[in-house]
Amino acid sequence: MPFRGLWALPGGPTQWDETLTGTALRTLVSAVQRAPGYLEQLYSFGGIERSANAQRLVTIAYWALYGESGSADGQGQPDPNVAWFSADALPELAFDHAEIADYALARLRSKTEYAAVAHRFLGETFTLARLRSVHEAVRGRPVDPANFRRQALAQGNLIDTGLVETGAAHRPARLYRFAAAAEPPAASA
Amino acid sequence: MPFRGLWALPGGPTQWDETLTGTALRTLVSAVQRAPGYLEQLYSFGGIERSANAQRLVTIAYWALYGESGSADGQGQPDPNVAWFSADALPELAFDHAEIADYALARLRSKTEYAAVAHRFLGETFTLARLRSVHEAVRGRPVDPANFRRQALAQGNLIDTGLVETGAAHRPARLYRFAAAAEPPAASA
DNA sequence: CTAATAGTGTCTCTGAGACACTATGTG
DNA sequence: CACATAGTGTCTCAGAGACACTATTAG
Repeated sequence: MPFRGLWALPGGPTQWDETLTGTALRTLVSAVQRAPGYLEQLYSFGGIERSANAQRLVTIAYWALYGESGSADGQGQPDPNVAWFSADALPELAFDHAEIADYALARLRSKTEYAAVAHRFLGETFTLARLRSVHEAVRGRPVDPANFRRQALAQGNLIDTGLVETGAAHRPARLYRFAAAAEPPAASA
Repeated sequence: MPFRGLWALPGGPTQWDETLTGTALRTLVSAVQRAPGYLEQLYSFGGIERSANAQRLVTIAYWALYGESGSADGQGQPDPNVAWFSADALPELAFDHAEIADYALARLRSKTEYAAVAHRFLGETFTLARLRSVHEAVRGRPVDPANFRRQALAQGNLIDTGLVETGAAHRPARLYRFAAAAEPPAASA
């Protein structure tokens, strides 16, 4: 067992009456104890070096986004076999999971419709500054607040809730919601 | 057999010592009797309605591009069970293959790095007018020749062969080759 | 008041596209 | 020569980004 003791991505075998997305969601929720804000198929890995003992192993990888935890988060006891890591400081991963993680990060950065999913890192409502910080984290560089504001609002899918976020030592910021947009055509995966 | 007599996309089961790309390439070449100019994983389909008789069926779909045939094309006898169809006039397809075909076409149209693969519809050398016609076919609308020329050459991956294509009743056009570009990181599929 | 961020106005620069123009082949 | 397409020059317009400026809160 060359990978004994290493961290691995959550996952598991699909079942005969379960869609691929269903398997991804089930195994992910089982590990995290919380539903993701976004889930999308990433890529299928089936290199022959993955398969030991003459048994073929194909992994259909998904990637997910988690927003900020609401009030009720880890209501159960934390599982010591589950942990979060920063993409900047991943530990050594078992199997070819490091490659899968790299691929997922590249996909997130290059996603054209990125603006449509970034808000899923946040809660239900958020300020433009919070949304901008998500973009800055993903893109890895500062973003001009003025230009970001115009661009984000011009997309037409941010709804002003009328509420503001007070408490900070400066002018309060408006809180926005994301308008439900048309999902991509599912593709019955 | 509800799909008896319908056309289907080429494909087949993967083998235990074969990569996914290998399976795609093998089954495709077996049907077409010719190697594609481009091959890329498309999406994995695993809806439960695909699986009959309590046997689970997951399809990992690939899409490919074929260039204009060189001198030696169908040197064998044409297989009556293999045919090409225009995407505008597909016959009814078996299983969920129509959905897969739609997905492939959408992917081709939306591919950001589209400029990097369009030339694979053509032969080794080609004029800018030929390359432009590929773009026009995919995008479904005419493209300004002057602007296309500048944009295509600005990508920096077209190499002027120094040759020209004569014979037409107008000024001869230069022939270009596509410079070998860095492949995406393979992802050991 | 000051500090700090929210939010607005506006300039510049770049790339896409429209389109007039010149170049060079065949018939 | 006429004609058709190759190939060049250049204008306009829209969007990205830089950055100065005003607005509004906490302390």
